[in-house]
Amino acid sequence: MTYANDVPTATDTALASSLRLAVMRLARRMRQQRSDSSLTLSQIAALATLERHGPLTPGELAAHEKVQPPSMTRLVAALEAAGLATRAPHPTDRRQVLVAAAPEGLALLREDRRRRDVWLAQRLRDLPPEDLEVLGRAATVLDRLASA
Amino acid sequence: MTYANDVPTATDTALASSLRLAVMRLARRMRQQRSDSSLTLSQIAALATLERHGPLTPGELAAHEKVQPPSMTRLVAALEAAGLATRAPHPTDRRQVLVAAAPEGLALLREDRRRRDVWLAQRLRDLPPEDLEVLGRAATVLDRLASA
DNA sequence: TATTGTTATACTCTATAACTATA
DNA sequence: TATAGTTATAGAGTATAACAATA
Repeated sequence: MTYANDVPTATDTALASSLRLAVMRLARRMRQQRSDSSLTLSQIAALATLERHGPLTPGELAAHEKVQPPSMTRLVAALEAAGLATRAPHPTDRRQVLVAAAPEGLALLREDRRRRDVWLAQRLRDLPPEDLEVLGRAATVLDRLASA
Repeated sequence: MTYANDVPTATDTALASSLRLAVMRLARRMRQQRSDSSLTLSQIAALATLERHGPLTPGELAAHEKVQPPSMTRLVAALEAAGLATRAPHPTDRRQVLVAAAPEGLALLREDRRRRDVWLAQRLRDLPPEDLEVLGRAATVLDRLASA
């Protein structure tokens, strides 16, 4: 066993530094790409959660997005006003509300993703095959790090 | 020549999607780590710029951080009030001001970085050597993507 | 007259506290 | 009495417009 020690090694720390800087820089760059979208980052995140989980109550949505319920009330109101989400009464508990992504919201979400993917894909185009192979394997590892 | 075509291939698009999601998720995760720091992200960014470039005028700093001059005025005022930056008259042009990182600001910046590196390094510790090797090579490629 | 920085003011996003309706 | 959601209000951050000082 050569890994899973108790303290990070010098190599781990050096790798952590360079990886952190690279990921943060790239993330910032990717975030700038959606500046011509009419959706805010919070709205995109909420819509994506609704797409993935189906209809949710404002409370569930707030918990998932790590914001307070009143903030989600306003966010959902904005999405509803823009025709991107719908609010429907809960079937059994009349205190609750079910928020769902509207078809227009899903379309906008897809468009937003497509635009970002195009930017990145065009840059990937200019990389040699061996770099693409590294990135393909790294994507899995990075995602595992994010869930750790 | 099997790369650098005019349009992204299907493979590039799929890689772009998974890489984008992984990088964004990890970046969000890393950003959450500094919640116990007293610095805001804008303040950290401004301090880091001052550390890298040396003393700058508010205008240069605003241009670099992509904020408007009045916003930088407020940001610098906050840094100065917290003892993290200093303002000095420009040697030749009395309209201008030179903002520099104070030793306390540099120390806080280093502390902030250390805390984030520790979080990531602890997670790297749990990865098998082959994954670490992939990440080491990926860090360079990711950084090149960010500057593209 | 042009440029640098600041002040005045407003807008967006999110928070906490108080309130209403329902269980 | 407890819970879900909303409304009222406040604070942080950044923007535009108007202003003061200097070149």
